[in-house]
Amino acid sequence: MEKVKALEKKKLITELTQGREFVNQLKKQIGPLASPEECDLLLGKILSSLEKSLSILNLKALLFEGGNANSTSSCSSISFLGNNNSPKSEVLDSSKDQLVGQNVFSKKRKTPEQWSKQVSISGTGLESQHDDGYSWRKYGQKDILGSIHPRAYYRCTHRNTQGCLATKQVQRSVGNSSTFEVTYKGRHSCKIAQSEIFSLVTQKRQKHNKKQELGYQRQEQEMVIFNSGPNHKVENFSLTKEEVFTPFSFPPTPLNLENIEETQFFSNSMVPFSPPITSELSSYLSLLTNQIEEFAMDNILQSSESDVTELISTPTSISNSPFDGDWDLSVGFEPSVTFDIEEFFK
DNA sequence: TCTATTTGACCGCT
DNA sequence: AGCGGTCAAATAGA
Repeated sequence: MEKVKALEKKKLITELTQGREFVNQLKKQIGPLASPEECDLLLGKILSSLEKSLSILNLKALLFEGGNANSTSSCSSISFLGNNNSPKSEVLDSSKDQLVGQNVFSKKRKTPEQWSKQVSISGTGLESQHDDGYSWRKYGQKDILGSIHPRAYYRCTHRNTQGCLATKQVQRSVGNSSTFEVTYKGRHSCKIAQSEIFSLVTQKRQKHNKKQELGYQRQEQEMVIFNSGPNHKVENFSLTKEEVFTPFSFPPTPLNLENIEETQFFSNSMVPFSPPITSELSSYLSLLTNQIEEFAMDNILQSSESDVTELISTPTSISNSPFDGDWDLSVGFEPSVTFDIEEFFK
Protein backbone atom coordinates (compact mmCIF):
# COMPACT_ATOMS: atom_id res chain seq x y z
CA MET A 1 0.00 0.00 0.00
CA GLU A 2 2.74 2.38 0.89
CA LYS A 3 4.49 1.54 -2.33
CA VAL A 4 1.41 2.41 -4.29
CA LYS A 5 1.11 5.73 -2.57
CA ALA A 6 4.74 6.56 -3.07
CA LEU A 7 4.45 5.67 -6.71
CA GLU A 8 1.40 7.79 -7.03
CA LYS A 9 3.08 10.71 -5.45
CA LYS A 10 6.09 10.31 -7.65
CA LYS A 11 3.99 10.23 -10.77
CA LEU A 12 2.09 13.25 -9.68
CA ILE A 13 5.16 15.28 -8.99
CA THR A 14 6.74 14.13 -12.21
CA GLU A 15 3.75 15.21 -14.22
CA LEU A 16 3.59 18.57 -12.58
CA THR A 17 7.28 19.12 -12.92
CA GLN A 18 7.02 18.28 -16.59
CA GLY A 19 4.15 20.67 -16.94
CA ARG A 20 6.24 23.37 -15.39
CA GLU A 21 9.08 22.64 -17.74
CA PHE A 22 6.76 22.84 -20.71
CA VAL A 23 5.48 26.16 -19.53
CA ASN A 24 9.00 27.45 -19.23
CA GLN A 25 9.72 26.27 -22.75
CA LEU A 26 6.57 27.90 -23.96
CA LYS A 27 7.60 31.07 -22.25
CA LYS A 28 10.79 31.07 -24.25
CA GLN A 29 8.99 30.24 -27.44
CA ILE A 30 6.48 33.01 -27.17
CA GLY A 31 7.83 36.01 -28.98
CA PRO A 32 8.39 37.29 -32.48
CA LEU A 33 10.20 34.11 -33.50
CA ALA A 34 7.75 31.68 -32.04
CA SER A 35 6.22 29.20 -34.38
CA PRO A 36 2.55 28.36 -33.91
CA GLU A 37 3.27 24.65 -34.29
CA GLU A 38 5.75 24.58 -31.47
CA CYS A 39 3.47 26.55 -29.24
CA ASP A 40 0.62 24.20 -29.97
CA LEU A 41 2.80 21.22 -29.24
CA LEU A 42 3.91 22.62 -25.92
CA LEU A 43 0.42 23.60 -24.97
CA GLY A 44 -0.70 20.08 -25.71
CA LYS A 45 2.00 18.69 -23.48
CA ILE A 46 1.15 21.08 -20.70
CA LEU A 47 -2.48 20.17 -20.85
CA SER A 48 -1.62 16.52 -20.92
CA SER A 49 0.49 16.80 -17.81
CA LEU A 50 -2.17 18.71 -16.00
CA GLU A 51 -4.82 16.25 -17.06
CA LYS A 52 -2.77 13.36 -15.75
CA SER A 53 -2.09 15.15 -12.52
CA LEU A 54 -5.70 15.95 -12.06
CA SER A 55 -6.66 12.40 -12.82
CA ILE A 56 -4.39 11.21 -10.06
CA LEU A 57 -5.74 13.78 -7.69
CA ASN A 58 -9.26 13.00 -8.66
CA LEU A 59 -8.69 9.40 -7.75
CA LYS A 60 -7.54 10.56 -4.39
CA ALA A 61 -10.52 12.77 -4.07
CA LEU A 62 -12.81 9.86 -4.72
CA LEU A 63 -11.05 7.82 -2.11
CA PHE A 64 -11.48 10.53 0.44
CA GLU A 65 -15.02 11.05 -0.55
CA GLY A 66 -15.78 7.42 -0.08
CA GLY A 67 -14.04 7.39 3.22
CA ASN A 68 -16.15 10.19 4.44
CA ALA A 69 -19.32 8.53 3.46
CA ASN A 70 -18.94 6.26 6.41
CA SER A 71 -18.28 8.93 8.88
CA THR A 72 -21.06 9.95 11.11
CA SER A 73 -20.55 13.62 11.23
CA SER A 74 -18.95 15.84 8.85
CA CYS A 75 -20.09 18.13 6.27
CA SER A 76 -17.10 20.05 7.09
CA SER A 77 -16.30 23.22 5.51
CA ILE A 78 -12.99 22.86 4.07
CA SER A 79 -10.46 25.42 4.54
CA PHE A 80 -7.08 26.07 5.72
CA LEU A 81 -5.82 24.76 8.94
CA GLY A 82 -4.24 26.94 11.42
CA ASN A 83 -4.63 28.93 14.41
CA ASN A 84 -7.77 30.71 14.63
CA ASN A 85 -6.74 33.13 17.16
CA SER A 86 -5.92 35.69 14.62
CA PRO A 87 -8.64 35.71 12.08
CA LYS A 88 -7.42 38.82 10.50
CA SER A 89 -5.65 38.22 7.29
CA GLU A 90 -4.16 40.01 4.41
CA VAL A 91 -5.64 39.83 1.02
CA LEU A 92 -3.08 39.40 -1.63
CA ASP A 93 -3.43 40.06 -5.23
CA SER A 94 -2.88 36.86 -7.08
CA SER A 95 -0.77 38.63 -9.61
CA LYS A 96 1.84 39.54 -7.12
CA ASP A 97 5.11 37.77 -7.36
CA GLN A 98 5.28 37.19 -3.68
CA LEU A 99 3.16 34.16 -4.14
CA VAL A 100 5.56 32.56 -6.49
CA GLY A 101 7.32 29.65 -5.02
CA GLN A 102 5.81 30.22 -1.68
CA ASN A 103 3.67 27.92 0.20
CA VAL A 104 0.69 30.09 0.77
CA PHE A 105 -1.40 27.20 1.85
CA SER A 106 -2.03 25.96 5.23
CA LYS A 107 0.30 24.85 7.84
CA LYS A 108 -0.43 22.12 10.24
CA ARG A 109 -3.56 22.52 12.20
CA LYS A 110 -2.92 23.36 15.77
CA THR A 111 -6.36 23.00 17.16
CA PRO A 112 -9.11 21.05 15.43
CA GLU A 113 -11.82 23.63 15.82
CA GLN A 114 -9.70 26.58 14.94
CA TRP A 115 -9.55 27.16 11.32
CA SER A 116 -11.23 29.55 9.06
CA LYS A 117 -11.74 30.63 5.58
CA GLN A 118 -12.24 34.05 4.32
CA VAL A 119 -14.07 34.96 1.21
CA SER A 120 -14.71 38.09 -0.65
CA ILE A 121 -17.70 38.28 -2.81
CA SER A 122 -17.87 41.06 -5.25
CA GLY A 123 -21.06 42.33 -6.62
CA THR A 124 -22.14 45.39 -8.42
CA GLY A 125 -24.57 47.93 -7.30
CA LEU A 126 -26.68 46.34 -4.67
CA GLU A 127 -25.61 43.54 -2.56
CA SER A 128 -25.09 40.37 -4.40
CA GLN A 129 -26.32 36.97 -3.65
CA HIS A 130 -24.38 35.04 -1.16
CA ASP A 131 -25.63 31.57 -0.63
CA ASP A 132 -23.09 29.05 0.44
CA GLY A 133 -25.37 26.10 0.72
CA TYR A 134 -25.59 26.08 4.46
CA SER A 135 -28.24 27.43 6.70
CA TRP A 136 -27.02 30.23 8.90
CA ARG A 137 -28.62 32.09 11.71
CA LYS A 138 -27.51 35.55 12.61
CA TYR A 139 -26.70 35.93 16.26
CA GLY A 140 -25.01 39.23 16.48
CA GLN A 141 -23.68 42.31 14.84
CA LYS A 142 -20.93 44.62 15.93
CA ASP A 143 -19.39 47.82 14.80
CA ILE A 144 -15.76 47.17 14.17
CA LEU A 145 -13.06 49.64 14.90
CA GLY A 146 -11.60 51.05 11.73
CA SER A 147 -14.46 49.88 9.61
CA ILE A 148 -17.43 51.91 8.64
CA HIS A 149 -19.48 48.78 8.16
CA PRO A 150 -20.65 46.53 10.98
CA ARG A 151 -19.66 42.90 11.15
CA ALA A 152 -22.43 40.34 11.23
CA TYR A 153 -22.05 37.06 13.06
CA TYR A 154 -23.73 33.90 11.89
CA ARG A 155 -23.83 30.40 13.24
CA CYS A 156 -25.11 27.22 11.74
CA THR A 157 -28.84 26.80 12.08
CA HIS A 158 -28.27 23.26 13.28
CA ARG A 159 -26.15 24.35 16.18
CA ASN A 160 -28.75 23.46 18.77
CA THR A 161 -30.18 20.39 17.12
CA GLN A 162 -26.95 18.81 15.99
CA GLY A 163 -24.30 20.70 17.79
CA CYS A 164 -22.85 22.07 14.61
CA LEU A 165 -20.30 24.66 15.64
CA ALA A 166 -19.65 26.28 12.30
CA THR A 167 -19.83 30.04 12.31
CA LYS A 168 -19.11 32.77 9.88
CA GLN A 169 -18.59 36.50 9.93
CA VAL A 170 -19.67 38.80 7.17
CA GLN A 171 -18.44 42.29 6.70
CA ARG A 172 -18.55 44.72 3.88
CA SER A 173 -15.15 45.78 2.67
CA VAL A 174 -13.94 49.17 3.71
CA GLY A 175 -12.40 49.98 0.40
CA ASN A 176 -14.93 48.41 -1.86
CA SER A 177 -18.40 48.56 -0.41
CA SER A 178 -19.67 46.19 -3.04
CA THR A 179 -17.38 43.50 -1.72
CA PHE A 180 -18.18 41.34 1.25
CA GLU A 181 -15.63 39.50 3.22
CA VAL A 182 -16.89 36.29 4.70
CA THR A 183 -14.83 34.51 7.28
CA TYR A 184 -15.70 30.96 8.20
CA LYS A 185 -14.77 29.43 11.47
CA GLY A 186 -15.18 25.88 12.50
CA ARG A 187 -16.47 23.08 10.39
CA HIS A 188 -19.96 21.87 9.87
CA SER A 189 -20.88 18.70 11.65
CA CYS A 190 -24.52 18.77 10.74
CA LYS A 191 -25.88 15.91 8.72
CA ILE A 192 -28.57 18.03 7.22
CA ALA A 193 -26.11 20.15 5.40
CA GLN A 194 -24.42 17.06 4.10
CA SER A 195 -27.54 15.61 2.66
CA GLU A 196 -28.51 18.91 1.15
CA ILE A 197 -25.15 19.19 -0.42
CA PHE A 198 -25.26 15.71 -1.80
CA SER A 199 -28.63 16.36 -3.26
CA LEU A 200 -27.42 19.54 -4.83
CA VAL A 201 -24.43 17.89 -6.34
CA THR A 202 -26.58 15.19 -7.81
CA GLN A 203 -28.90 17.71 -9.35
CA LYS A 204 -25.99 19.70 -10.55
CA ARG A 205 -24.48 16.75 -12.26
CA GLN A 206 -27.67 15.90 -14.00
CA LYS A 207 -28.08 19.42 -15.12
CA HIS A 208 -24.54 19.63 -16.28
CA ASN A 209 -24.85 16.46 -18.28
CA LYS A 210 -27.79 17.90 -20.11
CA LYS A 211 -25.92 21.03 -20.89
CA GLN A 212 -23.01 19.11 -22.18
CA GLU A 213 -25.26 17.20 -24.49
CA LEU A 214 -26.55 20.43 -25.87
CA GLY A 215 -23.10 21.72 -26.36
CA TYR A 216 -23.73 24.29 -23.77
CA GLN A 217 -20.78 26.51 -23.17
CA ARG A 218 -20.46 29.00 -20.45
CA GLN A 219 -17.72 31.37 -19.60
CA GLU A 220 -16.21 31.01 -16.23
CA GLN A 221 -15.28 34.13 -14.41
CA GLU A 222 -13.89 32.92 -11.20
CA MET A 223 -10.68 34.13 -9.83
CA VAL A 224 -9.09 32.88 -6.70
CA ILE A 225 -6.81 34.97 -4.66
CA PHE A 226 -4.66 33.10 -2.27
CA ASN A 227 -4.02 34.57 1.04
CA SER A 228 -0.64 34.85 2.57
CA GLY A 229 -1.90 33.71 5.91
CA PRO A 230 -1.59 30.09 6.84
CA ASN A 231 -5.19 29.62 7.58
CA HIS A 232 -7.06 31.93 5.39
CA LYS A 233 -7.96 32.23 1.84
CA VAL A 234 -9.71 34.91 0.00
CA GLU A 235 -11.56 34.32 -3.13
CA ASN A 236 -12.85 37.00 -5.38
CA PHE A 237 -15.56 36.19 -7.74
CA SER A 238 -16.73 38.07 -10.68
CA LEU A 239 -20.39 37.48 -10.52
CA THR A 240 -22.46 36.44 -13.41
CA LYS A 241 -25.44 38.43 -14.51
CA GLU A 242 -27.80 36.37 -12.45
CA GLU A 243 -25.76 36.89 -9.37
CA VAL A 244 -25.26 40.55 -9.92
CA PHE A 245 -28.93 41.20 -10.03
CA THR A 246 -29.88 38.98 -7.21
CA PRO A 247 -30.31 40.62 -3.88
CA PHE A 248 -27.75 39.77 -1.34
CA SER A 249 -29.14 37.32 1.07
CA PHE A 250 -27.79 34.94 3.57
CA PRO A 251 -29.13 31.62 4.41
CA PRO A 252 -31.33 30.31 5.72
CA THR A 253 -32.51 30.71 2.22
CA PRO A 254 -33.02 27.69 0.06
CA LEU A 255 -29.99 26.44 -1.68
CA ASN A 256 -29.47 28.24 -4.88
CA LEU A 257 -28.65 25.79 -7.57
CA GLU A 258 -27.94 28.38 -10.16
CA ASN A 259 -25.61 30.11 -7.86
CA ILE A 260 -23.76 26.99 -7.06
CA GLU A 261 -23.58 26.08 -10.63
CA GLU A 262 -22.11 29.36 -11.60
CA THR A 263 -19.61 29.42 -8.90
CA GLN A 264 -18.83 26.15 -7.43
CA PHE A 265 -18.52 23.84 -10.31
CA PHE A 266 -15.87 24.49 -12.78
CA SER A 267 -17.07 22.62 -15.73
CA ASN A 268 -15.08 24.34 -18.36
CA SER A 269 -11.79 24.96 -16.78
CA MET A 270 -8.99 22.85 -15.58
CA VAL A 271 -9.09 24.25 -12.14
CA PRO A 272 -11.33 26.50 -10.17
CA PHE A 273 -9.53 29.44 -11.54
CA SER A 274 -7.87 30.01 -14.82
CA PRO A 275 -4.19 30.42 -14.48
CA PRO A 276 -2.83 33.06 -16.77
CA ILE A 277 -0.46 31.88 -19.38
CA THR A 278 3.29 31.83 -19.16
CA SER A 279 4.62 33.49 -16.06
CA GLU A 280 1.46 33.19 -14.09
CA LEU A 281 0.94 29.66 -15.27
CA SER A 282 4.46 28.84 -14.35
CA SER A 283 3.96 30.28 -10.92
CA TYR A 284 0.76 28.41 -10.60
CA LEU A 285 2.46 25.14 -11.44
CA SER A 286 5.21 25.79 -8.96
CA LEU A 287 2.65 26.42 -6.34
CA LEU A 288 0.72 23.38 -7.37
CA THR A 289 3.77 21.18 -7.20
CA ASN A 290 4.68 22.43 -3.78
CA GLN A 291 1.24 21.90 -2.49
CA ILE A 292 0.97 18.47 -3.90
CA GLU A 293 4.19 17.61 -2.22
CA GLU A 294 2.86 18.81 1.06
CA PHE A 295 -0.48 17.26 0.54
CA ALA A 296 1.02 13.96 -0.38
CA MET A 297 3.07 13.99 2.76
CA ASP A 298 0.27 15.07 4.98
CA ASN A 299 -2.67 13.28 3.58
CA ILE A 300 -2.08 10.81 0.83
CA LEU A 301 0.85 9.13 2.42
CA GLN A 302 -0.53 9.45 5.85
CA SER A 303 -4.10 8.59 5.32
CA SER A 304 -4.23 7.19 8.77
CA GLU A 305 -4.83 10.61 10.04
CA SER A 306 -7.93 10.44 12.09
CA ASP A 307 -9.78 13.33 10.69
CA VAL A 308 -9.89 12.47 7.08
CA THR A 309 -13.45 13.55 7.10
CA GLU A 310 -12.32 17.08 7.34
CA LEU A 311 -11.15 16.84 3.83
CA ILE A 312 -14.57 16.41 2.56
CA SER A 313 -16.29 19.01 0.78
CA THR A 314 -18.54 21.58 1.79
CA PRO A 315 -20.99 22.94 -0.30
CA THR A 316 -20.96 26.49 -0.51
CA SER A 317 -21.47 28.47 -3.24
CA ILE A 318 -19.48 30.80 -4.71
CA SER A 319 -16.84 30.50 -3.12
CA ASN A 320 -17.75 31.14 -0.59
CA SER A 321 -19.03 29.41 0.78
CA PRO A 322 -17.84 26.54 2.40
CA PHE A 323 -19.07 24.74 -0.51
CA ASP A 324 -17.77 26.90 -2.94
CA GLY A 325 -14.46 26.49 -3.92
CA ASP A 326 -14.31 23.50 -1.93
CA TRP A 327 -13.98 20.01 -2.73
CA ASP A 328 -15.73 19.27 -5.86
CA LEU A 329 -17.94 16.29 -5.49
CA SER A 330 -18.21 15.92 -9.17
CA VAL A 331 -14.80 14.47 -9.18
CA GLY A 332 -14.58 11.54 -11.44
CA PHE A 333 -17.66 12.61 -13.18
CA GLU A 334 -15.98 15.38 -15.03
CA PRO A 335 -12.53 14.31 -15.96
CA SER A 336 -11.08 17.55 -16.98
CA VAL A 337 -11.99 19.75 -14.21
CA THR A 338 -13.39 20.18 -10.89
CA PHE A 339 -10.62 20.07 -8.56
CA ASP A 340 -10.07 22.63 -5.96
CA ILE A 341 -6.43 22.47 -5.22
CA GLU A 342 -6.43 24.62 -2.17
CA GLU A 343 -9.12 22.64 -0.48
CA PHE A 344 -7.48 19.48 -1.49
CA PHE A 345 -4.37 20.53 0.29
CA LYS A 346 -6.02 21.62 3.43
C1' DT B 1 -47.42 30.53 17.20
C1' DC B 2 -43.12 29.67 15.58
C1' DT B 3 -38.83 31.14 13.72
C1' DA B 4 -35.48 34.56 12.51
C1' DT B 5 -33.46 39.06 13.34
C1' DT B 6 -32.14 42.99 16.08
C1' DT B 7 -29.63 45.03 19.59
C1' DG B 8 -27.98 46.16 24.16
C1' DA B 9 -25.53 43.75 27.74
C1' DC B 10 -22.11 40.79 29.11
C1' DC B 11 -17.67 38.27 28.97
C1' DG B 12 -12.92 37.26 27.97
C1' DC B 13 -8.74 38.59 26.01
C1' DT B 14 -5.02 41.81 25.31
C1' DA C 1 -9.94 49.99 29.50
C1' DG C 2 -11.01 48.87 24.95
C1' DC C 3 -12.25 45.73 21.67
C1' DG C 4 -14.22 41.61 19.48
C1' DG C 5 -17.31 37.92 20.10
C1' DT C 6 -21.44 35.92 22.16
C1' DC C 7 -25.74 35.84 24.75
C1' DA C 8 -30.44 36.51 25.24
C1' DA C 9 -34.58 39.35 25.62
C1' DA C 10 -37.33 42.02 22.61
C1' DT C 11 -39.16 42.50 18.23
C1' DA C 12 -40.62 41.44 13.51
C1' DG C 13 -42.48 38.62 10.07
C1' DA C 14 -44.59 34.57 7.94
